[in-house]
Amino acid sequence: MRKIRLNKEERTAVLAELKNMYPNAESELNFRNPFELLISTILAAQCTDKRVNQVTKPLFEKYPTPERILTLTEVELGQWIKSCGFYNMKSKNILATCHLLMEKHGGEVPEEREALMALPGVGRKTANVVISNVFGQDAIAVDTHVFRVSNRLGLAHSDNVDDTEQDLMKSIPKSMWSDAHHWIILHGRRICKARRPLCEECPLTTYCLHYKKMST
DNA sequence: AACTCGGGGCA
DNA sequence: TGCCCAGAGTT
Repeated sequence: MRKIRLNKEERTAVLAELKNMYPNAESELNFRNPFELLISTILAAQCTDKRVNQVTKPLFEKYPTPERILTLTEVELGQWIKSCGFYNMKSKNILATCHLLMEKHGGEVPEEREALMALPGVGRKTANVVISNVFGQDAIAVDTHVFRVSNRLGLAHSDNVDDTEQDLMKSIPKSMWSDAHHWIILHGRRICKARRPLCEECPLTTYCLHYKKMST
């Protein structure tokens, strides 16, 4: 049976410190509505969010809705999103998703996990991002940052994404799920990086299993 | 479980 | 040059 390494008080302290470190996490989310978040998150597969933001900003200026996106051909949309990588596949998926939104969901982004995952290019992680960030439902999106950071810090204790999500839902108060997700992602981007984490800048090393391993 | 899609940033 | 990035779909 898995056991989360940090006790409740330690977890509370870690979350408080993360909140202190990333007070503007909410405003750093570069989207204005569920549709923009959905498309941005599809684009984010194996691509940094910085580049996604660079691409989506001008794209949504001209094509802010599914019906507007659908005026583009697959090749045209592919050129818009080229720098995000996998652009042939993503262009096809986004157009198919927009088509489904228009046909089955009245041009809106559905709130149900099943309906979201039925959209081309939307898997479990993307669906969780939309559910937790836009609709405030019960989900924590475990992407590569969340997986790595939460297990290093001891908010989770697992070697796979599914169990990590379960751990996080147990170890973080529900009211903080959405915020904690953003804090952890920002921490993973800026400090707790995969390859060369900036542990000397991190105030959480006393809790961190990775730091303990590195320093012994 | 392994493989494919992929351009761009960074060391 | 080589490694890596808010993954998903297919076999």
